[in-house]
Amino acid sequence: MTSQLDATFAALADPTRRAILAMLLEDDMAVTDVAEPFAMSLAAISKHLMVLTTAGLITQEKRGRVKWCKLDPDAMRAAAIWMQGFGQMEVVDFDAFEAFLAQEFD
Amino acid sequence: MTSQLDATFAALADPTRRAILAMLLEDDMAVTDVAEPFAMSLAAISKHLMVLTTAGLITQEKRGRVKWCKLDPDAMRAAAIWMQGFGQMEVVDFDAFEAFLAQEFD
DNA sequence: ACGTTATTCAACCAAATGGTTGACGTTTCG
DNA sequence: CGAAACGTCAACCATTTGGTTGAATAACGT
Repeated sequence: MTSQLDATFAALADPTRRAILAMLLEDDMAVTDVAEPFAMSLAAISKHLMVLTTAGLITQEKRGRVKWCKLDPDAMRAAAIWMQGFGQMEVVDFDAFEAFLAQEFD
Repeated sequence: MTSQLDATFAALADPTRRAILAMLLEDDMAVTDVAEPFAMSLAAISKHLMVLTTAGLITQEKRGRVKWCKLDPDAMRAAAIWMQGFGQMEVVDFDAFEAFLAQEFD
């Protein structure tokens, strides 16, 4: 019964998981490579990746013996949309916003 | 040692707490009134409010025997700024953005 | 002064979380 | 084939979390 939003925010509440997301922002990565910078077991990282996956923040695809981890923007967007209700941010139509910014410099 | 961001996201991960925040969006409220719609003890709600307070999502001010709860936008903004790095949203200059929207309808 | 209202505190409990280690299945490579 | 690399599983452990109840504290209203 735990909602998607519960899972997403809970996943974001851990600094290791946020660091992993930041790494995946650079590039897709294999599990072993994700684990490398952290001072904890591979199994622990594997669990973190499972949490991120069930939260919908990443997807994992196995190719050969390597499992590739990739950012999935959907869950974070959903969380953003919820937060949007509090007026702290806007989920932006980038085309429109960039047009606006361009206009400012005319 | 848990960072502010940890606390904020963890606080947002609970549906009761998110519901409380939504209620406080309407208006400031006393603890008892916050608790009223929920099927749980006042003490439980009191704990949730403590979590929200230490997360920086609300402030509480005691006047007389009533403790008033009030939304505090700062923590949510910090979380939003972190999420912003993932390109799902923008923390918006509302005045500018509204001006832009108004312009569209000229 | 007394009862009532508002809120927290303390002790307790079950379940979830974040970590460990060691064994286990797969896939690749020599 | 046999060994190494990749990753998960299972069992275990300590701590945190989200809830309960009952007692305690503080401020009002009559």
